[in-house]
Amino acid sequence: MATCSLRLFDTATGTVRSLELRDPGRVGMYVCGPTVYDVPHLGHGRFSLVFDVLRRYLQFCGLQVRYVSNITDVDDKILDRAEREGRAPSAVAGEFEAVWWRAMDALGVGRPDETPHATAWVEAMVAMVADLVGRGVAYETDDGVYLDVEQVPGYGLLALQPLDSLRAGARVESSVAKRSPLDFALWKKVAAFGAFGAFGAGGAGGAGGAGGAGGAADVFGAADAGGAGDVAGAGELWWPSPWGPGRPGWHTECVVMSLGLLGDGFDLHGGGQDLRFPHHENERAQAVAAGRTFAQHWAHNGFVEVDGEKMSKSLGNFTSLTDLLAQADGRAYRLLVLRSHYRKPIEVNPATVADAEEGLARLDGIARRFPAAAAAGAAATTADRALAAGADPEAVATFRVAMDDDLDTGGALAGVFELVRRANAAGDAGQAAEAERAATTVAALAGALGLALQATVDEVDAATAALVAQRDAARATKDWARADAVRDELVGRGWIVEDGPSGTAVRRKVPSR
RNA sequence: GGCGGCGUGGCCGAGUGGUUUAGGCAGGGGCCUGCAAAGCCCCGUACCCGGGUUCGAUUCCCGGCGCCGCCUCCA
Repeated sequence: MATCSLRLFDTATGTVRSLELRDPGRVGMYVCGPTVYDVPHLGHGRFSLVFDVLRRYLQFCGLQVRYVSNITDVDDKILDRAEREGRAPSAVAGEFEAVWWRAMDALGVGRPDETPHATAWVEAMVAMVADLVGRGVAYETDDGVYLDVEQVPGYGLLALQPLDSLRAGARVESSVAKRSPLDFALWKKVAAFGAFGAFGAGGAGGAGGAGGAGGAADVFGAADAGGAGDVAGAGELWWPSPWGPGRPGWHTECVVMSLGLLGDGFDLHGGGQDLRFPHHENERAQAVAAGRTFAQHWAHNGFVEVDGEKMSKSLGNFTSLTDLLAQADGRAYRLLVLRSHYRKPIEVNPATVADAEEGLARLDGIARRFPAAAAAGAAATTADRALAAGADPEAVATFRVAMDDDLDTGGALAGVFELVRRANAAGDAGQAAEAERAATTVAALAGALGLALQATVDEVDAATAALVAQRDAARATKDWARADAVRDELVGRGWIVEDGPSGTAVRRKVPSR
């Protein structure tokens, strides 16, 4: 029976509590995805990994998970970039969405079940905003439609501060005619409305979400002002609405899409710590103001800290996920992220990444030494299957205890490494059955964390293969001097040389670097 | 100004009111190996500072210091 005994920190209550499911056995989770206006940075990588692991673990426990994560493809930053580079917003969004998925693939992050694009949901957003206006909790101004947060009960829940306190801390008051500095835009009117043809947009709205990359391209109603891209018209993006042409505010999309795809009272809403306030607070406020039941549980992951100045100059800047993935195995970053608790800040720099790569190599050693067991374990995506495949019940239980405790991946990982030791030790002692069992468990548990062990035989070029053959020949005749010389040559070329019963084997010093 | 988080051995990082410890990486010793590599065995004795609670605190409470973040549509 698929029981979920996971306890997770809930930002809304500030406590670690059991994840209560709306429908037993099924989990609906919504995680705020990226605004595709630039390449992803390390923080994007972290939240993607954290929630990917949560999703995998829930599945490991036997639950059926519906994972929704959006792509924000209409946003000031996208428009700014489009304007600056003189191209269509859809081109900017399309480019960076593609980059996003490539990075996700490299990290081994599974694709969401649904990937709603904001531009495909504008009609539904307009409907919600209209509903809020109708209820008297939202009001129109010269430049848009705002939510009156004073009227939302419990505003400040996720900020962990009462409304008064937030109001007091609010910074520079904008010139806009907002009733409160905390009120936020549900709808933004397009100011410099340059194109006067028929409304080009017409949201493709509706349910279903046009999941998948690039699906958003044709719904853009880019109203490029004719002629030179002078005023604010170039690259503008707008849709019709009762308040005139405009575009939705950021917070609106996530409310509409999460409720639209997962329904009222869905189980879990997640994202980075910085989304807690104001983004999630404002999503919640809208839902509450609209009389809807929103997420039952809120999860937020901590930040990535990079020893900025010092590091970027001397050792290479890792703030871009793309850069990191160009230099290191995506699995190493996953391991690095999993080593610490998801709510704590993590330090990412060349040293910690290298450290993780070494740890990864140790894990991969299991796949090299016990390929059959590793394959069997990897194929088991649930605890039940892992046990059926011969995994150690006790180790699996220990793993689950750690994971159930607010996703203590660090503790869970410690258990996995302990199993690595046991597998190798048993192997050394000739206890094949015990070794296989431990190895199977390692692969299954690592797999539950999204770490696919690789026995990868790196591609060996002809020259290297020739050197390996020379070493084997030299060793066969006990020509140690010659054998050592060849090894030095191989090492010099970046290979790790290991002599085994079947001869010399080589693998790359640092995986995929 | 308001709020939140963090400060653990060389590094990264779990965890806990006290008997025996996370784990990884690096390092030292040993086994294995022609020599290595990989693997195995053994080793460091840490918990920001000052108070308090307690028989006893790294772990609880208070204060301080330091670092980070949020209060601006930043994961």
